[in-house]
Amino acid sequence: MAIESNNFQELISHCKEYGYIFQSSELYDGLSAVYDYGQNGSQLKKNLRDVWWKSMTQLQENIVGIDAAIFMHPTTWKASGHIDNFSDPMIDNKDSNKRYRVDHLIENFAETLEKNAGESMIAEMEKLLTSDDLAGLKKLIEDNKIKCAISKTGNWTDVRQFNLMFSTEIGSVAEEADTIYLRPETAQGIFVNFLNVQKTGRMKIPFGIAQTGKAFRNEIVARQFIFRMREFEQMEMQFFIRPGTQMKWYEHWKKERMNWHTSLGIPADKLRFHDHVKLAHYADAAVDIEYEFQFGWKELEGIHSRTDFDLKQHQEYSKRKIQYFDNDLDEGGKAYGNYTPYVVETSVGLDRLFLTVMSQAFVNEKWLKEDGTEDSRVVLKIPAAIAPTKLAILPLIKKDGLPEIAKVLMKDCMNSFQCFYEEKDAIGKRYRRMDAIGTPFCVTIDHQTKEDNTVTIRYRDDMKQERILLSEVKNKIMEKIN
RNA sequence: GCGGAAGUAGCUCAUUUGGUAGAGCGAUAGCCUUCCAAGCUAUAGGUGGCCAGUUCGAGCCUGGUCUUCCGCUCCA
Repeated sequence: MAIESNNFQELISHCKEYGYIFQSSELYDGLSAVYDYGQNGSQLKKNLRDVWWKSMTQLQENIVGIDAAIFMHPTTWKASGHIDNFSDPMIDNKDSNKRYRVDHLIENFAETLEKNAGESMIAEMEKLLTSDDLAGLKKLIEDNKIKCAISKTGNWTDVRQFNLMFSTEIGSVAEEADTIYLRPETAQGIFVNFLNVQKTGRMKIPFGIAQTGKAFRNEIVARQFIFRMREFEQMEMQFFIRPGTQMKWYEHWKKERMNWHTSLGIPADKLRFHDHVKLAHYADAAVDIEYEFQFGWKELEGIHSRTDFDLKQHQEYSKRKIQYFDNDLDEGGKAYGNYTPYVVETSVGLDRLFLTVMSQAFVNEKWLKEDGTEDSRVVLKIPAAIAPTKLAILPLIKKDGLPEIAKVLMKDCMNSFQCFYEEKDAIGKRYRRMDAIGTPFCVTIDHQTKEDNTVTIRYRDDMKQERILLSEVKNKIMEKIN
C-alpha cells in the first residue's frame, strides 16, 4: 500500500497544534491508542454527531433515538455471542515471530488433509475450543506437526487467550462483586430495549432505533491515530423489519448512507462499497462504506443485514418473548401476525468520520505572490455546517472605536452560532490562524464601517472578500451554515 | 504482542570523540499598523520521555520502561 505518511503525519501534527486532538494523558507519556478531543475537536465531533442525529431521527418519521448505558447485564454478552466469539486463542511461532489465530492455523492445515481426516481434526478443535482447553489446542498443533508458513518450523509458544472485551467489577465488596464488561458495541443496548421502545413509542414495523455512544475494545494492536482506538464512539441505527424484506431495506440503507456521506462534502470517488465475503455469524449480508485514507481504503461505516439473530438470542437467554404483532394484511388478505423482526443495521464510527472529514479538509496551499515570492497557508476546508467556529469577528485595528462595534456584533451573533473575537496582530495573520482551525467566515470591521455600516466578509476557501451591511452579517452566516 | 526506528521549548531542529542546553518560528505583554502570516521592544517556556546503571562528570554510553512511527498480526 502506498503510504503518503508525510501528509498523514502533517495532519496528525496539525490536529494537536490547533486543539483538535491530543493524546490521552500526554502529561504522563500518554496511554496507547487512546485520544482526547481538544477545544476545536470536541466541537467538530459534536457537530458531526448532531448532523447524524438529526438526519437519522428528526428527519425520519419512523426512527427514534435512545441512549443506553455502557454497562449491561453480563448475560447480554453471552446472548450476543461476544463472550464466545470476541476472544480468540492465539499462538506465536518463535522463529518467525508470526502470530496466528489458533482456529485459522488448524483450519488451514485441515484443508490440506483428506476429507475424513480433516473433518475429524476440525471436530477435535471445536471440542477443545468450547472447553477452553488451551493446552489441548497446543498439543493438537504439535501432534500434527503443524508448521509456520514462514519459518517452516513447529517452534510454538503456548496458546494464549486474547479477550477483546474490557472487564471490571460492579459492587464495591470485592468478594461479592460481579464481573461486568464495558460494551464492545452499542447495538445490544438497542436490542434489549426493543420491546420497551416499540410498546411505549407505539412503533409500527418498519421502524428504527438510533443511538450514539462509546464502545470499548481491547485491541491487540491499535494504530493509525484515531482510526482504531480502544475507546471509540459509534453512531448506529437498527432498523426493524418484516422477515423477507431484508434485502429491500439493505439496499435502501446502503443508498441512504452513501448519500449522507457525500452530502457531508466527502467526494464520491473517495468512497466505495466493499462487500463482506466472509459473513459474521449473525449476518446474511454485509457491506462496508470505505473511504480512501492516506493509508489506504478503510472501513468508515458498516451496513449489515443481521436477520433475527440478536432478538432471537435475547429471547432465548432472557426467556421473554420478543415478538411483534403485525396487523397489516398480506397478499392473501391475512394479518402477518406474530413474528421476530429482522434487522438491518447501519453503524458508523464517529471518530473515523472525524478523521475522514479532517483528511478531506486538510490542505497545504502554496502559490506565488505578485512580487514572485512564495506564499502559503495551511487551511482546514471543513464544510461550514460542521466547522467548530463559524465566524471570526476582527476589528482591523484595536482603537478608534472599532473593537466596540465588533463586540456589539459578537454579542448579537454568539447566541446563534460559535463565534471567535480577536484584535491582536495584523489582519493577515489573524486570517491565517482562522484558516488553520477551519473557520469558514471572517468579518472585519474597519474605519469605513463607522461611515456606512458595512464590513468586509472574507471567505476561507477562496480567500475572496466582499463588502456587506453590518446588519446582514448574522443572517448571511445563518444561511450558509444551514 | 513480536521485530525495526525514533523521543531535546508549543512546532521545526542544533549542541563535531561524555564536561551541568541554543536558534528560528510560535506564544504572552506593549508599541506601530486601514485587509491576507515574516516592523520594533520586552517576557515567559526545557529536572534533554521516565527510572536505574557505568563515570569525578551522562542529552550523548548500558539496561529497563512509556509513547510514537513502519512491518507482521488482529479487526462483529
